[in-house]
Amino acid sequence: MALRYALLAALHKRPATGYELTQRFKTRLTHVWNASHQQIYRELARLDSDHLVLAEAVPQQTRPDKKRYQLTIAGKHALEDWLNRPHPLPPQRDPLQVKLSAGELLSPKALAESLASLREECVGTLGYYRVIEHTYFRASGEASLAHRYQHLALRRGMLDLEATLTWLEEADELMDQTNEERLAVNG
Amino acid sequence: MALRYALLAALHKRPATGYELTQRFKTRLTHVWNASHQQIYRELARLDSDHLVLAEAVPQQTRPDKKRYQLTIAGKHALEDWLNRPHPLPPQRDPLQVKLSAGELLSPKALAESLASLREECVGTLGYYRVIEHTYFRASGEASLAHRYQHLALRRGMLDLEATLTWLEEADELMDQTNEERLAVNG
DNA sequence: TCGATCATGTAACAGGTTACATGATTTT
DNA sequence: AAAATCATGTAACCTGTTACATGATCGA
Repeated sequence: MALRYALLAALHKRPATGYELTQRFKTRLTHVWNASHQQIYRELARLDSDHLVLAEAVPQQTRPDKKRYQLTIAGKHALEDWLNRPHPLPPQRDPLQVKLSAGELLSPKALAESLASLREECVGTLGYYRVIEHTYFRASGEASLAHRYQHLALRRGMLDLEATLTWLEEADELMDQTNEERLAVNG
Repeated sequence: MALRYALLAALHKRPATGYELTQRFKTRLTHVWNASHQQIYRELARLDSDHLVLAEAVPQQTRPDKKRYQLTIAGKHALEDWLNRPHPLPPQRDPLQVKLSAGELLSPKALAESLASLREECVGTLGYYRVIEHTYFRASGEASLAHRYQHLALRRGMLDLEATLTWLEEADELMDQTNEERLAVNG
């Protein structure tokens, strides 16, 4: 369900095509929601048939027509209703946690690789978020409610990644310690 | 796919029935993976038909028979293969982030309620995790690799919750500030 | 006696992933 | 000439959620 409302919220800000929405969800909105273009086109078609958005063909000279979607009044109401309903924290589901539950079957080497690639991913994404924070939030003088909320959402993404990096420190410590003990036993 | 391997890992530790697995996933394994009993029974049936687990009927005097599942050799191999494959960080998907993206449509009051219930959930779960950490990890003298991995997985759950609580502090600060500004403007 | 726990499922549906498909234009 | 980008989809499949279903036993 949340994808539906993520789309409505994005279209409320400004009308857009499926393609544009896909781009935004891949970049500036990764920390808000993730969806593939297939999912987005499918959901837009449903929103259209439910009359929560209106599609308008935008002719282009050199390229095929685009479909620009905008919110209808009913769409805005549906979004507002949803915003006022409570939603629980989504359950945790990370394959790495599953791997850790496999005990001796998980070799320290395989684990070390997983940890290294996780760190890389976190550092990369965090760097990206820091750039966004600097350019869009810290440097701009804007102070609207919407702008503050957006910043807050980004901060959440950042704090999550930082927590993962902190955890990786703990994990590395544990791995080092385990390695030392093995060396001490083996020679 | 990960549910499949979460089940294999649990069964590798010790054979169990679907009911027992459901209980464990609801309590001590919430930070590892989440699944409903329907999903677990369905996946166990598939694992059985794929010969990765073996079902054995356990007769009981007063109650209907249980089905105790255990890993087969093929099941252990399948798990080991999976453990050695890389897996990316799962994408972030929290409805609260979507709500924050709705701007002025999200009333400070509705947001405050969401934040309060999130805090409650985090504090509760974190308290539960702390008890587990104290009784199973800090107090016990065990130092096997499996035990260390389990602790690490729990630590991840804890650090995530703590990060969310830190974020909630930031969010409250922002809300207070916004409220003050509104009061200053209105009188 | 009533609700909780034990114990197992089926069915329908919604949400997410992967693969396939098309075709023009712009950049390297 | 090849690769990336613009722009839109269909189809199959897997995973996760919700609703429904059954029936015994145990404790308050």
